[in-house]
Amino acid sequence: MNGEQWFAARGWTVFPFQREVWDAAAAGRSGLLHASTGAGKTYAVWFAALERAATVRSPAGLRILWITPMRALAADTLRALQEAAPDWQVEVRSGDTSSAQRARQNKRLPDALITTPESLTLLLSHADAAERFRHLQMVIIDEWHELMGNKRGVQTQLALARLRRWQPGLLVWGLSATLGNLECARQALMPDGVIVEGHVAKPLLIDTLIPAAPSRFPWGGHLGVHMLAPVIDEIERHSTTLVFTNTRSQAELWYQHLLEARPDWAGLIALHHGSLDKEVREWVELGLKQGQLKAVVCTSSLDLGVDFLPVERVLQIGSAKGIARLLQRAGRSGHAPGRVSRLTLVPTQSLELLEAAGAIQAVAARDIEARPVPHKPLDVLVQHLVTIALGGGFRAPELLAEVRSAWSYRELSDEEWQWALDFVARGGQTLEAYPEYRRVLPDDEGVYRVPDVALGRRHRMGIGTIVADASLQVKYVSGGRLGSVEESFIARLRKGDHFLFAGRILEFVRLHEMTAYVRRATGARGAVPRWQGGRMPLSSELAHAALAQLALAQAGRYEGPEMQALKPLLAIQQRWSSLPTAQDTVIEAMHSREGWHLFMFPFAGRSVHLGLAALLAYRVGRQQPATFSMAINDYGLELLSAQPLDWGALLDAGTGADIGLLSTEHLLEDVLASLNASEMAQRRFREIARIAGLVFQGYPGQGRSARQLQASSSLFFAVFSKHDAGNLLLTQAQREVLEQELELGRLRATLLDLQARTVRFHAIKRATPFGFALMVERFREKLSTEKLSDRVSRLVRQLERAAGP
DNA sequence: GACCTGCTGCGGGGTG
Repeated sequence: MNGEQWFAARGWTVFPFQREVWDAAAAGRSGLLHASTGAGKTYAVWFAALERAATVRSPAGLRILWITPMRALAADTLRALQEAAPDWQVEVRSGDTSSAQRARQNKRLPDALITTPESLTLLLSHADAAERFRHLQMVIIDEWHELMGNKRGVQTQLALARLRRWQPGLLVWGLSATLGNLECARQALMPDGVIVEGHVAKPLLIDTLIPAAPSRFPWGGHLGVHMLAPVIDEIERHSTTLVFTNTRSQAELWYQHLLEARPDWAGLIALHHGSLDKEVREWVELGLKQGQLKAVVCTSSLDLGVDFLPVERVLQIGSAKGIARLLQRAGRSGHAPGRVSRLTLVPTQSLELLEAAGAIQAVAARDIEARPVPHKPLDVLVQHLVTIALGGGFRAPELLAEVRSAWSYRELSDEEWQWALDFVARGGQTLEAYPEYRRVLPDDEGVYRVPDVALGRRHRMGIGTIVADASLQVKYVSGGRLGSVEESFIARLRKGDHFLFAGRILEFVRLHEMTAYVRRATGARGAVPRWQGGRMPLSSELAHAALAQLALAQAGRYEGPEMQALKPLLAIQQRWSSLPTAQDTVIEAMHSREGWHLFMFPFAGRSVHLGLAALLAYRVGRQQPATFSMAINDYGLELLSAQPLDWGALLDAGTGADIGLLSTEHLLEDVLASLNASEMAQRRFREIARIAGLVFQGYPGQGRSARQLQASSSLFFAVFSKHDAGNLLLTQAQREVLEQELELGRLRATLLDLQARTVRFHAIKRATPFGFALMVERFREKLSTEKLSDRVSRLVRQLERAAGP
């Protein structure tokens, strides 16, 4: 039965995009299919693959490979594929696969295999890999938008390059949500192919929960519990609601507040985030699927994965940070053809009303972020070289050509290749003396292989690019796992202290072998664990949309309930200062007991503001002695100095006093000089060292402590910096800091924008609504800076110990 | 009109 017939048999409509996929595949073309969820993408490519596989003359072994970014998705996909082709042997291969099935698959792979990028790479590390993939006809990469922008995507590219070389006629199809750079998404996956648009009209409704008394709404802060009452109302009115928060501790607090306000909801609401134990999470997921839960408070942990049909409503507490994320989350509700996706933004402070208004506009305009593809990361390449040396071995010139056929490495130079090869063969310039870093060696015929079984086993256990921070397990004294928290949090607790975790108040009992033992407690909530997570900046798309709303407000147009609610606040801002827009740079200078303040609101996201604040401080400091403390958020920055400074003159080119503070000349050198870029690079290097296989994470079940891991990567960093300055992994760490943490390209664009804007200078008497949040932020930053220096000195002590006699 | 912020994803191999 082909797709057309199968759809007809169930009375389903065949959409034009499905036919487009079948026709393209029948003509031997690869492609990328992008569509909103619930549009029938899975069946479209699956039937294309079945037809393709049926053309093989002597079908044997694996013919279709299905790559998914999440194990949890594999089970659902398996069900769908089996339903559409009951006579096909389809299986899953992932970390969850039982050892019995694993052994069977190692003898003979099924007709079709659903797997993760990591498990696929592991398959490629077997000596007979080429033979086992010999009959492969088609590869499907599901949720490609999730992979393309990170190193897991690069790992996938390398695996595909390998498969393509063994099977030049291989068809590759990617499935993706809509993004700002579709053509790039396609290129990263296949040298040549079509883009198919799977448009199925899917109603989407986004609105905002407006605070009852907008004039008393806080100007700063991010937790948003003052919105508790209206949020409870919303949950009450719908069958099942997902409540997204931006951080795990925020999720814990919201869950607790909801339960305190509505004790009758015990058992009906639940909590879900990445640090909770797998079993706990699976229980919540099942409850959602079966419609037994009224609400789940969660983080991005529920962005992807299994479809929860009963979810009617999505709430987003705090900034969504980007349009793509917003759409992804909205799509978690009304997840069936014809049903409406419904998302409500819950602002936690006043300026998030502005962001909400912008977000709604940007969604309507489909102004969706691009996901940049990483450019030749050498840590991933180094890992790949060892994998392939295990997987049957390689000859250097052949593998070089294959690697260059992967999009991310198309510009890999001969020198870089030679360096990577030398690094795995010899351990590079500094590690030559250690046999465990001579990981691949050429035999008499010039074929590079892994010389030692133990090295091979160790490598296989480190395959993958996800580097998680080492953490402590949390368990009840009576048994039963709850999840994990970071070492540094537990280190601050004393016996008997209470803390809030996994939705419960717990008493810390003792620490033993990387496990924190706890028991249930009552009474005071105590501390909430904080995890060292990413710090996502506001996307340019969303920032521009917010600025556009300000421009409208400046012209007296307040459209929509968000801007109406914000009107009184913007009026104060205009009275005391003025509104920042895409035409006007607002600069506020203030003198207080603390010193001389500068406020500036470029609306370029927190990472750019960090670079900009440091740059301004550095460039001013070159002119006249001054020291600064600074604060940043997604909307702007504050510089505070003890000495008086005439910021109006310093920044205004019109007065002739401009000293090039906003110049893009010598940008790189100035940024490097102004920030502690080397410490940032050292942090980055931790991840790189693990991926490149320098630091062994330990055997399963016996994890090593964060300290051990951190100390050994720091040691490598120190040794390379001192004795092997040409080490390209160090260069990569610096590049990743500049590109990803400081977003240098975006900083440059922001400087050019600022140069083109008119400066509106205001001497103010007290912090304006826009400036207020920054002052609040500075108090927090001060705290974290102290903690940072603690961390640094601890690190130094460890290094000394590690390097000691 | 001085705060409760910081995401997610994966992963062994061989034999009885």
